[in-house]
Amino acid sequence: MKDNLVIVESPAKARTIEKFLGNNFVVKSSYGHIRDLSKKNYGVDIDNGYKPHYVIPDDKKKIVSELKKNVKKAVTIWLASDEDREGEAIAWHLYEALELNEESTNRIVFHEITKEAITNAINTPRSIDKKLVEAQQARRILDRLVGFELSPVLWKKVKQGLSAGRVQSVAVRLLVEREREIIAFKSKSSFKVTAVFEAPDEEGKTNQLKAELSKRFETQKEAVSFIENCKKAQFTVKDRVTKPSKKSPTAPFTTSTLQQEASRKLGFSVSQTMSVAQRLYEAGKITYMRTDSVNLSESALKSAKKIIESQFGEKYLKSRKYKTKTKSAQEAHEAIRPTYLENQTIEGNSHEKRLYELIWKRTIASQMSEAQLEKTTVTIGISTSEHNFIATGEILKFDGFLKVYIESTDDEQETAFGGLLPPVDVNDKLEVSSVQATEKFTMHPPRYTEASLVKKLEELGIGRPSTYAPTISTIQNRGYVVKEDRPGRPRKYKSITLEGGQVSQEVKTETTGTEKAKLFPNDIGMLVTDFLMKHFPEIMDYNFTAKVEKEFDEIAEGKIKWDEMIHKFYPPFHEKVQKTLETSERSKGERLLGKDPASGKNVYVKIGKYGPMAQIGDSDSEEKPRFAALRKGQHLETITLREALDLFKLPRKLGKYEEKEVVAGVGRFGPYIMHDSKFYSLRKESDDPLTVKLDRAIEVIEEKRKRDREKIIKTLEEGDNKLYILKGRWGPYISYGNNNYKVPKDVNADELSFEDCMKIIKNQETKSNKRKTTKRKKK
DNA sequence: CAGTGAGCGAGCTTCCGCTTGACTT
Repeated sequence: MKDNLVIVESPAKARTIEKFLGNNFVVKSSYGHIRDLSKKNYGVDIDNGYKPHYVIPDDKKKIVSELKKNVKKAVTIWLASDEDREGEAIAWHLYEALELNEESTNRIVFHEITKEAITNAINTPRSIDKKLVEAQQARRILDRLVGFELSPVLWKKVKQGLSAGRVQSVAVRLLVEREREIIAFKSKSSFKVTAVFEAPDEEGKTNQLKAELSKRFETQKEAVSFIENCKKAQFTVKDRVTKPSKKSPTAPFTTSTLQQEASRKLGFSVSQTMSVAQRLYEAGKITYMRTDSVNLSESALKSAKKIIESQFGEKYLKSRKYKTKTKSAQEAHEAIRPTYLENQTIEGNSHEKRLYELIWKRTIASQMSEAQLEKTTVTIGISTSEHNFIATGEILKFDGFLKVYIESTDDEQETAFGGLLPPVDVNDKLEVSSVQATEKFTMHPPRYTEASLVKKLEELGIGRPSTYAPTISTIQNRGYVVKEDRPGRPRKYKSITLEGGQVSQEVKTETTGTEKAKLFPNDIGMLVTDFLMKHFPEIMDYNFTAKVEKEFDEIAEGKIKWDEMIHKFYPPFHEKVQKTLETSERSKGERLLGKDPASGKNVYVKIGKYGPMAQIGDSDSEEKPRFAALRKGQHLETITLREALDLFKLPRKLGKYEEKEVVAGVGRFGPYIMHDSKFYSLRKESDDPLTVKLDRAIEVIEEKRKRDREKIIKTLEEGDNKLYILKGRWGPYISYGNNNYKVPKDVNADELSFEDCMKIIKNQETKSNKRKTTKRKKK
């Protein structure tokens, strides 16, 4: 007999707790929310007190009917969704949708999945907190009203298919503002001076001592004159100070910090981290991965203690409890940690192993003692200058938690320990072996990575652990933002060296501005941000979420009514929407750059049907204007007349090869060479289609032909039917007609016959048909 | 898969937060 039905949110959680409960319990999962606002008419009856209209989405119908069956069989229902606003709402929706009654329903909560916590929860049931449910309802309705009123404004005034919302629009705003800071940034240069001294020790052995001048020079002249003065200078140790310092471990992982560290240490994207973590969670290897809590359960603390003591010794142990710094945290779960800390490694693919080990180390380190450091600073006076050289060294007296874990930072500066300094004393005279002044440039603020954007959003209290990854996908899918690498540019810098009594000057080259997997706002993202900032500044305000969150809390506490809160917000907001629809112009980001010297016509840039473009001539004139698409990295707001005119020089005829015209141009996929109606990609970094010569174009054509020849493993023919077996990026594949088919892994591509290939093709054809139909459904 | 950019109109898009599939390239 199973009289008791427990409903939780996640099936993995259901499996685990079923084990803790007796035979008299069956545990099922709701797979998150089971009802949502209808999409018709906002799903909200605005004229009737904002009454929500809830429906069960198609993909949840099966789950709900399954749960209903289980309800019928049970005597008592236990609603065990998370103890936060969303969890309480899930419990209430279950109560409503499953038509439960109060006598047979209990609401229970637990924060950690242990037998003790669950038994304890079963012993202290309560009823559903209606106020908290109403706070969630207000949150849901507000987001719906904002999203479904603003997005159509963008469809009419900017471009179809765009979207706006409380979270995504602010995320884009952050990126747009940072990009503009970078565009406006003016780099300043100064001269950093370093010196290498020779310090003899007691045994007469010389040690090198590296030091940096306390002053940076603004001009080359000052730097040169300083170095010239060093020629005859005497260098004396003026001071030596040694100070102890400490370094403490950071808190165990939350969703956001896991995403940041996995990005920095393992190079994972935010969504990659989440899907690997999901697999670890489902396999029972880690605790829940969508959490804002830094708390560890008592049992985890105990086993961490045991492991640290036995592996590293008692002096490495320091039990700690961490408190969240995030104001918006709801802490329905534990921090992310290994389920069984005694497993330092796990079975799995390399991604799973690496992420697991990262989580293990971070968790263990959080319960370890501080590292003890000792920082030594030596000040070296110069007889010919008022400035000093400063040498710093840091040594580790006791490694503590650093034995297992070193947290990384976003700063790209060198922060390595300087090591031990040679034993020099005050008044020692030092021999200088070299002095060097190097020109350094100030850096613009860094562009956001996916993970650093998540960090910023979390700081602002915008978005939740379950939405960070989807939000980042949304803003990329809408075309507001792209994630990409951009090559750096060479930059010249000056260097002045004193060595062997000789001063020499050099100009060297370094690469600067290389970007890897960074988020870049597109013109459409900038345009939409400007539009929303102009007409809906309160929604775009970085404090908007914090402000409404406070009101949601007040609803939960019973201080204000949910519908009154919505009513304070909606009418003025709706009025602005109406006014914007009626009065604002269509926003194209148009800018007049000047006149085309060849024709005397106006040159514009604006957003066209296919994206940002330049235009020569007016749309309403008799002669049709000419158009050219902007290139990657060019912005409507920064492109110059000259750069815009250059765009019209393409496609360019380079000459003839094999009696056919060779043309250079830029297309959707970057710069290309066209010859005999075939396309050949130019290398983005080194080939410029504006200047590329015929010789180089022929080289590109021949290289591609050679690659294509090497690509063919086999050609097979039967009658008029011809197919090729080719070498591809992901292994061998069959090219037949206009389609490609993958050769299965267990098959040797060299030995395939025509019939074998046709079988593979047929097999995959049926598969891909299925796929097409499901895809269409989704659309 | 790389040329497009007139104008009209039908029908469509869209939010945030809970969850996991079912997909491959």
